[in-house]
Amino acid sequence: MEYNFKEIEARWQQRWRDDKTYRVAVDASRPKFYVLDMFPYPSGAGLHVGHPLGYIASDIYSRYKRLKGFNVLHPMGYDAFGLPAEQYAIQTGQHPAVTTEKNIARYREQLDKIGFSFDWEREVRTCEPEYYKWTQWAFLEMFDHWYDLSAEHARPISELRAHLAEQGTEGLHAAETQPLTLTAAEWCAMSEQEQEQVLQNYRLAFRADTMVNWCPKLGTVLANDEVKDGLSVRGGFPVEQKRMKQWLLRVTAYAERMLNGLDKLEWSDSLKEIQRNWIGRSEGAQLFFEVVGSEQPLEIFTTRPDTIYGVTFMVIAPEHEQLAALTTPEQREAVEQYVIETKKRSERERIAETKRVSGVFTGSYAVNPFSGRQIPIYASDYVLSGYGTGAIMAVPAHDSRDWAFARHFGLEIIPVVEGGNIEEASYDAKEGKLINSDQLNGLDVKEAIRTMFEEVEKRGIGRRQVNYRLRDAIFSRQRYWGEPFPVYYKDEVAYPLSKEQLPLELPPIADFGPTAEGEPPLARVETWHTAEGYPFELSTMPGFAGSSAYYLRYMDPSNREALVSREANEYWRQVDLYVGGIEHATGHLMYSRFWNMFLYDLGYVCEQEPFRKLVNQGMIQGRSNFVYRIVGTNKFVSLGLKDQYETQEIHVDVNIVKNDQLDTEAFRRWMPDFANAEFILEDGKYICGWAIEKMSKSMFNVVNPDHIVEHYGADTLRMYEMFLGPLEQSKPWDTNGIDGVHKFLKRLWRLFFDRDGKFLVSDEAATEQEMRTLHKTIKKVTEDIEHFSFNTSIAAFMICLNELGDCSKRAVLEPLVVLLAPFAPHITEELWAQLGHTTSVCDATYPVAEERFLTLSSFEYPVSINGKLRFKRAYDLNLDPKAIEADVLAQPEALKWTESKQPKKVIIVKGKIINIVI
RNA sequence: GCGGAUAUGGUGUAAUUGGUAGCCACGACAGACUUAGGAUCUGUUGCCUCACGGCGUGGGGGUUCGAGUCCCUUUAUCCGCACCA
Repeated sequence: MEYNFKEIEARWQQRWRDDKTYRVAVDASRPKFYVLDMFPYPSGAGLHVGHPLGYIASDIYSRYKRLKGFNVLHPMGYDAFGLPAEQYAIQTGQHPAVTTEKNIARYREQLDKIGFSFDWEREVRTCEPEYYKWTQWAFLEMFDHWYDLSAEHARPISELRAHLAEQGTEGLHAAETQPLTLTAAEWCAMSEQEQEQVLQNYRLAFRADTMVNWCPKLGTVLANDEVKDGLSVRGGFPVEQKRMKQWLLRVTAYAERMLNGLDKLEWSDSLKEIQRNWIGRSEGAQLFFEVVGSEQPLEIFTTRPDTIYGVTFMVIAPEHEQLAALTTPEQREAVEQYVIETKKRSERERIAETKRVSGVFTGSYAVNPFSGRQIPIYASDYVLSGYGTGAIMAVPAHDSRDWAFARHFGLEIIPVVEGGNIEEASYDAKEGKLINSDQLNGLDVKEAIRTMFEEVEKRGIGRRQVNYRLRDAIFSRQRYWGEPFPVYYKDEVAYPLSKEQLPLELPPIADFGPTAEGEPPLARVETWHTAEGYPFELSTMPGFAGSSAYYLRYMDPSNREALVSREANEYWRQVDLYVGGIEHATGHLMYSRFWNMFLYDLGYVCEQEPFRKLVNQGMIQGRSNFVYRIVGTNKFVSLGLKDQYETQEIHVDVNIVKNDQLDTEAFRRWMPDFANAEFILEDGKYICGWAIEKMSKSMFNVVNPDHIVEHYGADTLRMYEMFLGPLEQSKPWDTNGIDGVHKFLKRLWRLFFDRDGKFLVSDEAATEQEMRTLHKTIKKVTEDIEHFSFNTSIAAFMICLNELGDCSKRAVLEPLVVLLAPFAPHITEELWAQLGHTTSVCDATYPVAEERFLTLSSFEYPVSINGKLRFKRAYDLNLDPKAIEADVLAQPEALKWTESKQPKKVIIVKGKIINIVI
């Protein structure tokens, strides 16, 4: 009987469905474990072999944990709102809901074939009203809260109102859009509309007139993480800066907590570093410089207050509020000209021309508060309006940009830190002794910074200040296929719907493009207003809205009263293992942490961080194949001979190539043009060239997992994807080599059944050597799973089979089947049943490696070599202690015995003792 | 420019974390069984050398009895941020 994977896999997948094998429920008697995959966006292209990589890894871990006795939550769902479905709808008129539904069905079909242990009863889809009700609910909560920086906690808006009514902004330390000073009397005198304006300055979900990334091609605004190099991440269309009124989430309120929280997470260092950079915390000082002939001082931010004696000019951003006031009549024309020019330059041009120095003198002078010198104030676009105060003190001797600016405009450069050669370049390093700096002279840079912080505060000309690079997240998209905002407008003021009115459902629509006036598609819906006729918001929420709390919904997916019940949340708590791509580092993974911390503040969830451990699987690239056509003919020449001809390289479908050898018949059938193709072979074969490229249709290198499952079975696909290399590493897909793991499964099958289908497993006792092999494998595989090193655990299985030979003993095979079950669930279910078990292998007991089969004899020699004691670890020294002793004694000059240390092992290289180990 | 990661046979990779580099596979070569093989099984396979032996973990240097592993330096590739004061 041959290993018939097709029949076995179909039968067990049906059994799992019928028996609801993977259904989970809260069970306080067992420890929980939550394993989560980043849910997919169901695109029209379906899954390629790269997509399941992470799912397979997490599935192996889930099954492993279940075998270890954990109650494992392992759900799956779909991130179903999004741009591609809508773009497709604009082109074809097909409703996104229809295409999304179709794509989901296809995804499900593909996923089911691979044998995942998902509990599909917990499936969520972000585009369903029952789900997005809770996205809208969270938005309303954010709208109704502000962030108290003193308490480091979100608080209800009602408490803010009370505070403002009692003492104005006095004593208020809140996350805010702009600094605001109000007395209680002023607050109380305000109209409702004016008060709402003030509150918008504090709400965690708020509306503001800000510079946004506007993508004309997509017809919507984008968040910072959705833009790269001045182009939209989706589609790669140009993005411009535009001032617009938008909804935003005040994620900056949580910057400090998100930064500190990273330390406690088991995430890769590189991922944490990306988030740290994105948050971009920098500690410095906010300083005021008096302006000659003006009441209003210029406020700047600097991280290098130690260099204050080296300040020889000031620079403000072209968008700076004070620019007009600082500009003297003589300079007016030049300044206005410069501002116009700057505006014309797109974001892309600015990025491309970072080396270009430009700027204009305002005509005004500031006073250096320490040296008392008068210094000119310039405007230049190398100072950003959005960071710090939009104004800087320039220290050309110690900042490369200031240096370039000073050189360009012939400004003075005064070195204040020893080191470098300021004739050639600025000296930016934060080390060295201070010079030319009065009382700071002789101090080290770090000491000088500290001294200056104190000095600045003492003199009352500034204060310590922490700045973040992180921006508040723009939360509205001028699109149709997203969550509607549960708000309506009355006299331009936004009012929230009540929670009882949720969900506010997305209305049906037929035309998905923007209106002629450039308004979002929802503007076409005549009924898009409240019962009283107040219009609803026309934009919808962005893609990250629905994915920010989906992991919480899985805990309690059908709850109609709450996002997640307290009981379910306190049991499942947080995701223990999250597997997904690193591309979400500054998007989803930031927003989810923000969202979760907010819900934590409000007491809805019991863990501050959503994802305890996170593993980033690498990307699977494509491996393209080429054929070489002799120019002007229909003759194709094999790789090794192509240099003898003038050839043209043509992509060929990788599915008709095996081990780089072309199936010439299939090639003739592949495309009409090649029907009469002739081949020049080498050794009777046609060998193709290859290259690593992105997996895409146009390169004919897309490998569909369905085909692999068809040819080799799901178990082989699963094992091969893991065998390909370390999970975190990006690598090209290469079907060459899949035979290796397939052969492994066939050999395993062969231990159970001979060719005629006779069951071979005996109850004979295993030998010492067989037990050693088994237990060594158990230990290795278990350790490797714990470390997510699945490629090496599969190697361990292969070694095990090599060592076992034709051992068909129950005592060895039974534990081995359980050990292998997470990797190859179908074949192991079958073999487990064949061994006489009536329950699923999922509920078997995980084998334990017994020490007695692992250790070899240990020795205890206290020894020193060359006068030094060496204590290292080594294993598997299968030598007779007596022989070692003799060896040691043969080198008395090198060895000195002590009684305090008790080494265990001796390392012998080429007959000489190299080290003794404890 | 700043930050992070990677570099080992023809290929994917492994190496007990400082202890005989190349495990496990793929590919290749040889053989067995076969009408046949893209099936199965066995053997060989880092490089140079007939051999003895020598050389080998991107390059150069260092620490060490001993380095793929630690330190310094350099090169290449990938990723993140980027006029962030």
